[in-house]
This record gives sequence, C-alpha cells and structure tokens, in this order.
Amino acid sequence: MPELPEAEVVRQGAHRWFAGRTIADVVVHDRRIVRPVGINPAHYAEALRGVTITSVSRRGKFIWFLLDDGCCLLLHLGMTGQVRASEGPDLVRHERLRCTFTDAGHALCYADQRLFGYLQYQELVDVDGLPDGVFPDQPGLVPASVTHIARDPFDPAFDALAVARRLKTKKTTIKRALLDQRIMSGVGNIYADEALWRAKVHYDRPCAALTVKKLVEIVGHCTEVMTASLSQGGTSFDAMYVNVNGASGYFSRSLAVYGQQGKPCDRCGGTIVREKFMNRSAHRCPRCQPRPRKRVVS
DNA sequence: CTTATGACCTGCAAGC
DNA sequence: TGCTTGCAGGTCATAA
Repeated sequence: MPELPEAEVVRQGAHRWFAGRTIADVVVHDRRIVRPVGINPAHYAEALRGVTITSVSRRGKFIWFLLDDGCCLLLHLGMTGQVRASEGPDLVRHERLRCTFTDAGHALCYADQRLFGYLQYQELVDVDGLPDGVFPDQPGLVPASVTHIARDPFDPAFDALAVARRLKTKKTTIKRALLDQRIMSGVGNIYADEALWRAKVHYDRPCAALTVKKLVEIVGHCTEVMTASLSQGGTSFDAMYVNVNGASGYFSRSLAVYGQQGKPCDRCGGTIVREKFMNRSAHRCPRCQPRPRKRVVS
C-alpha cells in the first residue's frame, strides 16, 4: 500500500502503539519475510527478546524501530505490507510475523499479501551527520541498507532547491527521476503521476529540458499532494486497519489521474489515459500534459 | 554513468 | 463453471 504518506501513517501508528515496550518474542510465520535471505528466523527471537523499542523512525518508504541495544529493526512494506496492533491470538489475514511484548498488550503483526516487504534486524550507520528524519534525536543514523535513500519531503532537512538542481543534471526523464529514491525519496507511481498532472508536465520529458524553476515546482507538487494525502489518511490507523486497495483511505477519491483513465480531466475535460511505462503504468491528461516533441539534438 | 529487463510473490477482476 | 490473462502501491540485481 505504501508511498510516503502511507509509510508515515504506519510509522506514527507504530510509534504510538509500540514505542517504550519490551519485546517478549518474535514468531516468524513465513521465513521469506525476514532478511538477509536465508537467515534462521529463530535468530530474530534470540536477538530481539528483552530488547526495548525506543522509537519508530522513517526515511522515505523505509521504516525502522530503534532499539535500546543500539541496533534497529528495519521494515519495508513493499506493495502490500501492513502493520497491525492485534489483541487476540488469532492471526490476521496474510500475517507473516508477530512480535509480542512483555506487558502482554497488543502484539505487533506484520501482514503482507505479496511478500515484497521485509523486516531486517541490523546496525545503524551515520550517513551525513545531519539530523535524520522525523526524530532528530537520532542524528544522521539510518539502517545500513538505507544509506543510499535520499531524504523525503517530510524530512526537516529536505532541500527542494538542491533536489531540483540535482534533477536538472540527470540524463533521464522526469518520472523515472521522481521514482529514483536516491534523488528524493517517498514518491511512488501514484504521486508521481499526480504531481506531474498538477505541474502539467508529461512523464517522458527529459529532466535536462526542464528549468530548475519548473523542477522546484514539480518537487513542490510532490510535497503538496503527499501532504494532502497524509492529512486524510492519518485517521484510519487507530484500528491499525489500512485499506489494502491502495492510496490509503479517503485520498483515493481525490486522485486526478491515477486510475482515472477514461474519465474527464478535472482541469480541461480531456480524457485521462493510461500508458505502459517502466513495466507498469503512467496516467496523464493528453491535453494538459501533451507528449513532448522530439528534441532536436544540437 | 545510463537504460532495460526480469525476478521476487499472491490474489483479484475481466474475458472467453 | 472453469481457465487464462493482465494487473497491482516497490526494490533490487544483472546485463547491455
């Protein structure tokens, strides 16, 4: 389910439910959900038993539980990952891992239909010395496998102008670049399409053909559309129930192009189209976002 | 450095 | 009623 707003909703909920609690046991129902690939799931229970979760942090779509042993438990939701706080012993649908606590309160359940998500117990690494993410009390520390992920627009240290300048130097096209988590993280297929519609830019425009000013605008649209989504999706987490069906909760009703193929564009009335792109799809309004003319190579 | 492709998975909807 | 096909929010490895 996750792009940045969904990941942040999960982080907030996980922080509220699980921060300050001490792990009693970890049961792995499907070993494909823990990394590194091939690790004995029993090692997770051994390493985590008695460890306390101090807080839950995030960069882009990567979430991690900070632990009082100095390490962390990294969580990526893949396409269909969900975190639940579960009261009874019954397994939730697609549950792959359960973590129980010494206070015998709600357990942490990780459910994932497609198994693209994973958890990984690992070390923290100091990336750039700048305060990291949502919890500046953990300066610059991110999980070892997250070091290549750039800051996201919800990060206090996010620098939109720097991102725009970086985009300008890329040899690739704009949507590809927006989806590249090393430049700016958190944007996925839905919000890339939404931001480009707002900016009236075709997904195949070369980055270098756009002005830095226009790129700043696009980055701003990414930020705005994800902020709007967060403000509407943030309510559904108390029950730890997240709509499996994408674009969390109510925001799916506000989408201008994603999944709207065949419907009229809210701005000009043109018919929204869906096109093949990078083995998935791109949505756009053919009138607001016309295909770029072939560039004349000079 | 870049792009393109496939791999990793399950399940749902649509078409025949 | 089945069967097949296509499609789904992400990331990573590999090859060219």
